[in-house]
Amino acid sequence: MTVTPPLEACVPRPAAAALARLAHVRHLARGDTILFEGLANQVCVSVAAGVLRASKATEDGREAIVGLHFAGDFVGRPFAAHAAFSLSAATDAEFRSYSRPAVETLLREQPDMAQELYRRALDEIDNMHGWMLVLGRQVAGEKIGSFLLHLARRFDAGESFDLPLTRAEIGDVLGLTIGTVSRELAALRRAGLIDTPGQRGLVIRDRAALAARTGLASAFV
Amino acid sequence: MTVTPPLEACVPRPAAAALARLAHVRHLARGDTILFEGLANQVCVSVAAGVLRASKATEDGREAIVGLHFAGDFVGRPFAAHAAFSLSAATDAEFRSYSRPAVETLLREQPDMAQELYRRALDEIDNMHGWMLVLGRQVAGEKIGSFLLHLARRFDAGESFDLPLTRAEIGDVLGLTIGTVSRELAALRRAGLIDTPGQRGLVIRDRAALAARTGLASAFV
DNA sequence: CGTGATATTGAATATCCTCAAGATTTGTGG
DNA sequence: CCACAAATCTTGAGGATATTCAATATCACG
Repeated sequence: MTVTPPLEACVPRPAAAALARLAHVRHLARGDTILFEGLANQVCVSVAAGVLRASKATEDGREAIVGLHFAGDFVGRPFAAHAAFSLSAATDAEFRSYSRPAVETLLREQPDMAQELYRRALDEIDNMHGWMLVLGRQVAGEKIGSFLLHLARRFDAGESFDLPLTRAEIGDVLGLTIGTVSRELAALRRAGLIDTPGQRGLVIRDRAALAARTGLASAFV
Repeated sequence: MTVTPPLEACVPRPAAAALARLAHVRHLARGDTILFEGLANQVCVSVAAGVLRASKATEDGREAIVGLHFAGDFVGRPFAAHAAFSLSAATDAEFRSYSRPAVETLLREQPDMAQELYRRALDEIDNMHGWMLVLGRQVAGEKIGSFLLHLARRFDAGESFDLPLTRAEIGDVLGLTIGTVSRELAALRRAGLIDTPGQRGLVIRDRAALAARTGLASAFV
C-alpha cells in the first residue's frame, strides 16, 4: 500500500488504452501551479514523478495544504466546474494531464474506471480522516512525527529521503508555524530520532521511538 | 446543495429498485453505534433522519469526529474489510442498512451507482478539505462560527435549529476542549450573534456578522 | 423532585505563536 | 569553481491563545 500503481494498471485493457490516448505528458518545476482554487477546473492529472500539493487558503491569506500526491496518484475533480483547491508542484514533477470533459466521458463509457476512481476516492477519504485526527488532536511534536512517518511510508524509501516540502509548507500541512516546525525537528534531532542533512534531507534513525513518540495514529502511519 | 437527496433519487430506476430491495430500515437512539473502528466492516448505510457521527480515536483515548452525516447521505466503505472509523448516532436517528458485500455486487452490476457514489465521495473530499482548513488555520472563535454556519446550511432550517452534538463532541469536531467551546459560544452570545436556549437549542441572530467573524471559509459555509 | 449528565466559569499553566535577529543553504552568474 | 545574493532555516524572548483542573450551575429524565 505504500506506492500507488498507476491508474492504467488498475483498470481493464480497453479502459487503460482509452485513458492512455487522452494523456498529455507535462513537466513542472517546483512552485508551478496546475489548478487555481476558485478558477476553471479544466484538467485531471496522474502523477508520474515528484510530489504535488493541493492547498486551500482563507481570504486573509492563511493557507492549508490539504493533500499531498505522489507517483501513481490520480488527482482531480470530474463533474466540477471550478477547482476547489489549488494544485501545484511541491518538487520538480512529471505528470499526465487529461482534459476534464474527456475524463467525464470516459467515466460514463468505462464503468471499471468509475469504480477504480471511486475506490481511490474512498482511500483518500480514509487518509484524510487520519490527517484530521492529527490536526485536531495531536500536539506539535506528534504532528511532526506523524508527518515524517507518513512520508517515509509514501516514499517507500527506507529510512532516508528528501523532504518534498519547505518548513513553512510542513507547517501549512500540520497547522503549525515555520518556527514550531523547525523547533520540533530540532528536538527530534537532539533526541537522536532523526537527522536533517542539508535543508531537505531527512533520515529516520529510530523509527520505533519516533512512532512511539507520535502517540500513534497507526492507521495513518 | 444544502439537503442531500436520497441515493435512490440520484440513480436510474433499475439501480434504485435494486438498492431498495437490499435495504433494512433501522432505528437508533443517541449514542448507539453501527460500526466500530478497526472491527469488521459489515454494512453501509443511508441516513433517513437524524445525524450520524464518524469518529476516530488515538490509542490513548483522544477522539476526533471526522464526519457528520445528515439525511440523504450514504455512509460506508465498500471494498474494505475493516471499518476505518466508528459510526454512531449523534441524535436519535433512522437509516437504511445495506450489507457491504451486497453493495459491492450492486456497484459492479450498476455502473450508474458507482458513478453516483464516486461523485458523492468527491463532494465529501471537498467538504473535508474545508474542515482541514478550519482545523489547521482557524482560531477557536472562527472554528465555532464555521461549525454553526455549516450546521445551519446542512439543516436548511433557517436560523434556528437544535445542535446535534454536545459541547464535548463539538470540541471533538473542531479540535477544542469542552471548556473552550463553552467559552466561545458564550462570547458569541454576549456579542448578540447567537442564542443558545436550553442545552441543544441554537439561534443565529446575525448571520452576516457571524460569517464575517468566521474569517470565511466561504466555500465551506 | 432528585439524580446523573452536561454545561459554565475561573484561575493557573502549558503550548504555540509572533516578531526579530542571525545562520545556513541553495542557486546563479561570473 | 568561486563568490555573492536570495531563499530558507534556526533560535530566542515575550506574549497570546487554548488547556487543565476544579468548583458550581443547569438541564433532562425518570
